[in-house]
Amino acid sequence: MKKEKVSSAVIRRLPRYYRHLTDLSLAGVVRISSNALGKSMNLTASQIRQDLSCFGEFGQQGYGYNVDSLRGQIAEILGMTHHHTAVILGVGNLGRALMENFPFHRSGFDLTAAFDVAPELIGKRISNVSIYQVSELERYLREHPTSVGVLTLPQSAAVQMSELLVAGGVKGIWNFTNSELHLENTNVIVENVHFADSLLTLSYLISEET
Amino acid sequence: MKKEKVSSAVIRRLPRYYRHLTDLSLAGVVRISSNALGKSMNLTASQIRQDLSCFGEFGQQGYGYNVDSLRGQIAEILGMTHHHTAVILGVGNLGRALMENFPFHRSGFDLTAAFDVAPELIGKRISNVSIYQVSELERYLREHPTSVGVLTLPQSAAVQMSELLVAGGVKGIWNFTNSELHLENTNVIVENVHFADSLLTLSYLISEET
DNA sequence: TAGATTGTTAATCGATTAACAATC
DNA sequence: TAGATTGTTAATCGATTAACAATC
Repeated sequence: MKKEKVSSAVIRRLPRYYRHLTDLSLAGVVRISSNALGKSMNLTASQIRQDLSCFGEFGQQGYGYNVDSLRGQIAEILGMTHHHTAVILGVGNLGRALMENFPFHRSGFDLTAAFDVAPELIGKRISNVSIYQVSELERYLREHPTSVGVLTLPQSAAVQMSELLVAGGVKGIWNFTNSELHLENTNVIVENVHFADSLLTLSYLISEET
Repeated sequence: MKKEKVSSAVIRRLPRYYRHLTDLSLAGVVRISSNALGKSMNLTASQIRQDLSCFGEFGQQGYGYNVDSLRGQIAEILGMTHHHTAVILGVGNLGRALMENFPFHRSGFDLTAAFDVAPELIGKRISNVSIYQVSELERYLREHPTSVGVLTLPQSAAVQMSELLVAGGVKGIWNFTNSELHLENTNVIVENVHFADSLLTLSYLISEET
């Protein structure tokens, strides 16, 4: 039975399911039970079955789940087949790291352009993606509807750029800056990657047990 | 009253408290009530008071919390005053991005060294941190006890390097690779930064509402 | 068929919210 | 003093776990 509103706890687990199923698939595993999957992911079988039941019925009694098929269904649920597009704002080290090393297409995204202010970068291509002047952003978004803007620029420019992205019609912002973006009165989704929060959590956990 | 075991939900909120309190402090705010803080962070006042009560009593009836003092206490709780040290493994784009742009010291960490395999990098310094051959890692850790190893290297090397780090006595691993590290029989903490999980969550959220 | 394993309903557990006496 | 706001106890809500009939 499909649920109305899926809880954020479940949503956050979906990419993990996808990742594990991909590994299993690559390892040649054809079928898996909720019990076995749970063991390898440190979840209970119950929880896995509950989670999946939010979206439909993907298993078969007495058999379990077909790895490739379940993986495909989760890809579908995650919107990986929607041909989302993304642009990067800020081609510093982090922006370049993502352009060169992060496989956007594996998450179903097409990285279509990058923007920066540094004149020496404009016109260059990294991993087959062109870098444009930030002043071109508005026009670009008008001409190329874009799903997601990736913010890998100095914190000082974050808010201003996020407004341009929202005005340009993006659906989501992948925010690597430290700013908390408050996009009131829009339904643009912000997903934050706060490195410092992550490191501080680690700091807590290693400090605790003495 | 201090709690025995603090839930992970609470722990994950601590860095956010710290971040917001830092912003408030920089903005010159001297005192704040749980109610006001809750409003600005999108939490209930109750939750904030509950969270803080896990660690002690930091407020004052009728007044609220002193911003700087609370910020300091949370820094203490997070272990930011423990003079933790970190080394980076892998000076590719991401490793370099962290070295050049991520302020480790602001999270209470001292980044003491970096390691790579590329001969042309060895001996160089980035942001005042020296790059050594990976073969030196074992000896380095013996001579310089280190709190955390940062994995910013190709996935293929992740497991092997994590074992060296564990053998070298680190307390935590900040893992930027896609591998799921299973460090059984150790009490080394792994904190994962899975870019793809984050982007896929965003993908789900922007795909949903149509 | 018998054994395995699902999807789902019910029970439990934990986390968030509400309420309020204590007190600055 | 009166008003504000805490820390904490109790109530509620939601998420995880357990149980089991259905069925491949």
